[in-house]
Amino acid sequence: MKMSSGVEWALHSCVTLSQSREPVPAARLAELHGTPPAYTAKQLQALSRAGIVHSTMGQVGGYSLTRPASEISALEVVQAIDGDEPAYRCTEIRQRGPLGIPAERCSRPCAIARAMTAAQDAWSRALAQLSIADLAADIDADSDGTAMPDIRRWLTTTRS
Amino acid sequence: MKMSSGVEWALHSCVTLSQSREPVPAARLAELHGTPPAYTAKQLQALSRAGIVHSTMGQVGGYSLTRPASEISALEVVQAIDGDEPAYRCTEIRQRGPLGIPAERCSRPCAIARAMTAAQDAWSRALAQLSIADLAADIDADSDGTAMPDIRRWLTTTRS
DNA sequence: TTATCTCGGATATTTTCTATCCGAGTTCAT
DNA sequence: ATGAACTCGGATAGAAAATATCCGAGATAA
Repeated sequence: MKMSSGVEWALHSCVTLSQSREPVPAARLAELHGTPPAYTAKQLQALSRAGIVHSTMGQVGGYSLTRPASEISALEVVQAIDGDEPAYRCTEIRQRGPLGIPAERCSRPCAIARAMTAAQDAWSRALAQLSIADLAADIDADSDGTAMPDIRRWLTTTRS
Repeated sequence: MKMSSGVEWALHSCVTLSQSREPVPAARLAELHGTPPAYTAKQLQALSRAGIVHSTMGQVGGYSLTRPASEISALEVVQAIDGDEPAYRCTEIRQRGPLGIPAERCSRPCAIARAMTAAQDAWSRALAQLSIADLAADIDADSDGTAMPDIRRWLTTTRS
């Protein structure tokens, strides 16, 4: 059970985008984060499809958040990249084999599936109550308040 | 982020083993559950390596639980099959790129990694407080108390 | 002692994820 | 108005992992 590596890049990209009102090209985000440019672009396309970022075409185009960072949860970003289907998929073993239970008597999900769903719900809740703005604030605090200003400065001044 | 399909078979196998004091061959478990025999055996080998089941060789051999089912958590079984490494792996993006932070100033994990670890901990806790005995009881209750007696009967009487 | 049954690790096949490239569309400068 | 440059978007190769399988090593019972 492992998560796509693109999730890490997408979360960092969202934090970075929260520091810019201007659109930021995918190539610029890849340069800032030291990630493969073409593949990073692909993750941003997934965020666009999920309605988390908005893409602007043309010479001064790029990506920007569609909402305030405080209203975008970490869970949304993870699901946009990694998919929203649960990690555990019940194949209804209880209905198979010599002791198989007829489907008509299987109104509730299997007890094992219920346990897995409960665990995944706990995981989802932990990520749902955390916003991109929270992450940005935490990252900034870790660097004694220099990280976010540095990003803002780099985005506005540096020219590739 | 998806879990190995073998997890489902392993959990059902443990529930079944909790109903038998005699060793049960892998082929028998596969027949009962309607799963691929060879691949099912592989999952049981993983459980054996993790110390959850004990294998007995020879003509009347098979697998049996090493401990009472009430002392085996669902988390142990999941980790035995799916691995115990966390789903999210931080590649230290903060140290890369033009604004990379020197490693010496990265004593704490990245804020994003901390959030992911917290979510995974919530998931783990939910599975750790659930035992194989609990699952067996829930499955039995779903069937109005017929499922576990049926399994015990099938294991002792039926002959392939 | 022999034959039969068990597990265990090493071996193909399929699927998924990772990474990349080139075309469609839009904006800005001329 | 025109052209040029820069952007995103989906379709295309390559790599890694999971899935599924087989046959040999070992132990028990007859």
